[in-house]
Amino acid sequence: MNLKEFAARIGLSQTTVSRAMSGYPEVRPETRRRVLEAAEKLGYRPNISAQRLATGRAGAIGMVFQGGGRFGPHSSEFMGGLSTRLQEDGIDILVSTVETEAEEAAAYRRLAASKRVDAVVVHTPACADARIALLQTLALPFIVHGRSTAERSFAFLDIDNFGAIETAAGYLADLGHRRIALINGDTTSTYAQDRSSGYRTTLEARGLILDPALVGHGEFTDETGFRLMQAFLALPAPPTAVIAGSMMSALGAMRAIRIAGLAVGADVSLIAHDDVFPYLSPDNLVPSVTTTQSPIRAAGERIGDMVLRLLQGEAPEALQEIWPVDFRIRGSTGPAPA
Amino acid sequence: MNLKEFAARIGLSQTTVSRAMSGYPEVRPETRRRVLEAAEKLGYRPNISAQRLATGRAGAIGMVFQGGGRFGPHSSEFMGGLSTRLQEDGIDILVSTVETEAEEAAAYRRLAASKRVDAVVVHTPACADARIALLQTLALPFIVHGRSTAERSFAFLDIDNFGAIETAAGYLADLGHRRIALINGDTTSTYAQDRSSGYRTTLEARGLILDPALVGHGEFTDETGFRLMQAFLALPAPPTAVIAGSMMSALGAMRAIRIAGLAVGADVSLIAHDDVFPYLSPDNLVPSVTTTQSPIRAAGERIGDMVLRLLQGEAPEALQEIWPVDFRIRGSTGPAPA
DNA sequence: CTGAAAGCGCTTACAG
DNA sequence: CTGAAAGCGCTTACAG
Repeated sequence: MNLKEFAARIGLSQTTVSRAMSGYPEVRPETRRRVLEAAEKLGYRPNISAQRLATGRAGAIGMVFQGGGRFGPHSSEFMGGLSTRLQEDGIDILVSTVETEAEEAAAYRRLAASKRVDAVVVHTPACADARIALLQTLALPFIVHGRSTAERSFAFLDIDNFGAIETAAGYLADLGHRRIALINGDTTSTYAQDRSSGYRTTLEARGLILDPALVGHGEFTDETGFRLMQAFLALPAPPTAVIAGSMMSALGAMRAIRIAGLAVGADVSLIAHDDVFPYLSPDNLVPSVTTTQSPIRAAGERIGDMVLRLLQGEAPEALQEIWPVDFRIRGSTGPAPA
Repeated sequence: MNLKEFAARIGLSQTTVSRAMSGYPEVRPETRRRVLEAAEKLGYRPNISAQRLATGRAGAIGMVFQGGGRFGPHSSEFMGGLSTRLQEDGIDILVSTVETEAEEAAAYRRLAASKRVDAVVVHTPACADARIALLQTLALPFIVHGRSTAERSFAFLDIDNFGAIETAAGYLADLGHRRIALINGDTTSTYAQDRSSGYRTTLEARGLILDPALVGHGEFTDETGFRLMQAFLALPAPPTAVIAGSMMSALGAMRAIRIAGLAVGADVSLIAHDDVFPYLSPDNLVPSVTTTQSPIRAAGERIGDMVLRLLQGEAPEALQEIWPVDFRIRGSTGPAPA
């Protein structure tokens, strides 16, 4: 059933019905009630494509993921939060996957040109990320999950990656550890660089030597955690503590520690940064894992808020947040071995 | 730039331009080339909402996830595959999250009434799943990832869950195990019931006793795997082998085995069913884990194909597949202890 | 092979 | 507070 038919059926003009359904103020409350009830009873819903064409709004936002690799557990938690929030306002999320950076750029161009989405959410930015410049050129509104630098200001939400590692490394130093390893993410990402800075700054402040051999980079998989940790332990002077960039890396690192005949928490302390996954809790591991944590699902919800405000015309400069990170001490950390 | 403007710019009618861009046959090849080149150069793209309104097709398919709980690593791998395939044909994926079954039903009604999507993909069906009947009533085309029963036939893709457990349990029985535990998923799901059947059938065929205390159900988290395995090991006659329904459950079970002072693969054999996650490989665990495996990403791609065929008018009965499951013997299984 | 024009189902400025 | 009508940007039957 379309608007014409529905309006005729209840004896009102299309105009009035349209206004009543969209919550416009200039409709008599009683009229609105009557329209809404009839719509419910007769099962009338405005055709979304027609609405979009008429208003020029897409009613959807886009997210592009590069390869399967980047659409992992972090993405799904984030999307869960984002979707929950946007759902309330009837905004859809449109997901695309691409293989290369060039394809990602092409995807944004396509989304912008065909008016498929009103805004996009960009994630895992590099420093001076080219996507940001592109989206500004395309005039496609966007929010960055993470941080980057750009000539013009833009909206973003990030966690305090610097502070997270500063806290973790500081705590380990307080426990007497002098050789602290870091399992970091992809070098080009801002978050990995922020974590590196936090690591360096803290070690310097504590008068600890910065040994490049104690820093590794790679994907957040258990395999990478395992390999990097094995390499650390094979050093002439192995670390007595390690900071892992994710729970998956931490799982791999813990295995490497055990295989070397060492005990996590006694011989080697471990702190993981964790985005809080419902299916893998640091409390349940043995030993339980000390973490710096940040609820990525909540970040998704918050970015949903920010998108809505952006579309209502709020300035991107007003939409910038950095979230502090929680520190939870559990069983995987202890005094440095004598 | 819109069609009118673009057509005027290159001196052709809107009709011809539209046909050239959509690949209709009745356009002279040279004309088409000229149009396509000009569109590329001038950056013209048809407005997607207008196209959708004119054709009556939404150009999108929907997926609804219940709570964050069900939008986990399996979902993201699946979506990665689905999205890759649909992308090729310019079909978008629209993601919604809901909290309850009632809300999920409401979401389908909304998607159907507002013509937001051309089809939906339903996952994790129960036996005689109410969603199937609803979608048939709504006349909203759909494909089920998994299996269910319904009065009228429908399209689906499932893996051979019965066969997977039959293979795993049979292999363990061949190794001499007589007390084999099963960590299964949510009881109401068809896949969990199929796995139960495979388990029961195999044990009976081998003349092994079916001990209800050796079967546990729950979410596929490491915590559930850990708790269930601890309970199994606390039995007067604990199992010498266990089949875990997912890698996450397997991780938890392995921890419980180790904490009990037992060795995985020697004292207790373990087989996991695994959907093949790039970030957590059974080869990398210690010991490496014997699995029955099925590439959920490939299933996503295949369902993308099936959706496309469904929308082209193929009958649902012609779109039904059951995939066999691979069996990979690794280090976590061995002869039953004497 | 190409074009003029009706139609898809809404929203909204304008008039009352 | 309500309505008649133009317009959003496409597609496609019909005519040539």
